[in-house]
Amino acid sequence: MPAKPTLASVAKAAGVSIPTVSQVMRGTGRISEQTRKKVLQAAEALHYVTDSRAASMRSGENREIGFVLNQFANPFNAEVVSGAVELLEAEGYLVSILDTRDDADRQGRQLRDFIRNGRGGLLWVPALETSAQTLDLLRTHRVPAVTFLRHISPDFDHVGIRNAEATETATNHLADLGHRHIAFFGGTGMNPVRKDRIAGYQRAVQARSLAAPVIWPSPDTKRAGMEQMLKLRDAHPEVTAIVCNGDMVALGACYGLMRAGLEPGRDVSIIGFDDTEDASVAIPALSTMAVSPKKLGRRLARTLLDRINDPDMPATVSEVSARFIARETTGPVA
Amino acid sequence: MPAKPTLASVAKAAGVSIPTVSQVMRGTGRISEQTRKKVLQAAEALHYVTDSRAASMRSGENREIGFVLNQFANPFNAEVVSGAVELLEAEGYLVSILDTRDDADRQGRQLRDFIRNGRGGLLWVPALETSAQTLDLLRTHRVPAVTFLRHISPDFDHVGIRNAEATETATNHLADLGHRHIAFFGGTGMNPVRKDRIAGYQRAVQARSLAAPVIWPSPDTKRAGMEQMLKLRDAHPEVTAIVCNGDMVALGACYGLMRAGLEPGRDVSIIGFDDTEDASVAIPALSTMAVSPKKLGRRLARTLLDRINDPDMPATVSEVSARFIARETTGPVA
DNA sequence: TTTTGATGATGCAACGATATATCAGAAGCC
DNA sequence: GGCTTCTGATATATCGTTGCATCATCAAAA
Repeated sequence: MPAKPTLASVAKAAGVSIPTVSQVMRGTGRISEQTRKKVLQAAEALHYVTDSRAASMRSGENREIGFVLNQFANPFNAEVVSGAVELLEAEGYLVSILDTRDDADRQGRQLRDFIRNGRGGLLWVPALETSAQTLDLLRTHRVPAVTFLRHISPDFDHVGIRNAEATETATNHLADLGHRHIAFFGGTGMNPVRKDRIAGYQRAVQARSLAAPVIWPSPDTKRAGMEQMLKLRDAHPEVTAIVCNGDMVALGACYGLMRAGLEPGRDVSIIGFDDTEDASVAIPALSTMAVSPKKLGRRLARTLLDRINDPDMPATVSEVSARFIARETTGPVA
Repeated sequence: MPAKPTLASVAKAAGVSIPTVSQVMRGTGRISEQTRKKVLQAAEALHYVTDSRAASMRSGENREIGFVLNQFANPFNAEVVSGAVELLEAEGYLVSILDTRDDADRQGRQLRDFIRNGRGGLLWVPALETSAQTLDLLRTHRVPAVTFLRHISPDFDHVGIRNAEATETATNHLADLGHRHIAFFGGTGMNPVRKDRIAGYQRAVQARSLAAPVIWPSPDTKRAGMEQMLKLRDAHPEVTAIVCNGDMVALGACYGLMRAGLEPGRDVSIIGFDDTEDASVAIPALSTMAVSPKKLGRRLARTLLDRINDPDMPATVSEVSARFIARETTGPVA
């Protein structure tokens, strides 16, 4: 078996020096057509690929970026990733995904390892209790980083959603349909995203003089949404409309209502958030607040590329609006 | 701003030599408690983290492994990943995920970059048209690799599912309920997995002398499943039971039936594959062939660790059986 | 007093690439 | 011929670690 191919072995096979091979592989410097061919042939024959650990160590560049997610299985995230990857791969980057499961400790370990490996850039949804130490680490090592969704530090570029505006729109829409008892459902803890969404909801409740806010927490999964909805029904039977923190929990809520013999959209109106594929396919189809995840992904990618290009420009923040999509789970109050 | 911390800067700060710091950081060699503390303090103060590019280059070891998926958003995959990650993180590995979207070219580029970066190991669901060149690359560079689900080469360890056995069980179960017109629904092309599943289905059809096999392709998503189901109904109204290639396509099939005014489990029986969370939460809840994805993930991880530990042992193959879970989408023939 | 052995720390080379400077030879110009 | 200029290739130093061999010190043994 042949040993692992290196610049040295290719150089020997082609009868030239190591720097020459290096230049040919990267297409830099002045190389005659003749030796170029010789080198490429030798490289091909030996299955040579550059060891980018060595390359990036010497050159200080690394075309490998990480996308750190709080919830891997989330279909919304998946589409954002695919939008970002599309653009970054076109620029020659390798994008790999890490899953923190919203555990700040795990995230800390992962980001430390990430830096250890000298990665070139970072897109991330910061875990809920992200420590100051983790932020420090990223700063000291000058990792080009863009936060997504959760804006936790002014030192990093950020791409997010106008959350308060979105839930305000949703709540107003329900009020327009005649609902007076509107609840906010889903999410746990007081992360910035949920806080903003609740704020927008409360703003609309106040502006329209609706019944006192009902805020009911639930993990953002279908199963949990279903279970919590049954409890919410018991505690607040007067509620006729619900603004949800995400599509998954909204779909779970629909299942809960159906299991309780109610029909979403007729007995109780529900609005989700994210417009995942599930929302449009489900029965009943879910009304929801939509942002284009592909577009968000591309914006993330561009922001990161700009940052890599010019590490010293001041941090930017960009936010996109969500728009309401009416489907089958919203209707006039009974 | 301080420069990027290195062994050298820590050594200087602590007033010791570079190798000493290295030994302290790794806990090897003989170091006095006194200097140990000095070094750790200095490292802490400077936010030092090992550059594992340099480390792995020198030592030849790399505790970073890649999990290459054909479909990132798939919840079944997500659970497998989480099972594998659990075990690998406990061993100090960093697991990052790559998404090929079943595109062999993209997979080729990703794996080349993967090798460039000198990763320590690979778990992967090979893309459908995986090229011989890609396999060669992995072999030449001696990457410890375990294939998952799709067994495409005897040179690599493999962990998979007894697919033929599973669909045979499913089909027999439907036959026991009195169904005689049973279709196989979902998947496209003739990848090894689908081939095996169809084979098991056909074996049961033949053994039980059922009506001629009906095999209907569909991409494995809810939306496509819904659309294709409507077409299948038109083409084969006699079909009363369906064995599906996956839960997503099965749930889509349910939605299609419901949109057509039929009730899954009463008018038409449906069996999914994978037992994802969606299957158990959906309404109606999906009967399905279950494998424990967490367990599969752990088995993958262990297989890879064994391989890393002993690169020269012959390749192993291990397969797990699926078991039938009855829920609401299966019932006696009308 | 010299020898031996353990302890704790260091010096040096090497991993595989890139950046920079240098160099041989051909060509161009007066 | 002597001088510069350009082309195509090479020599050397370096990135941040780790493996291995060495070395200084001091206590215990000969």
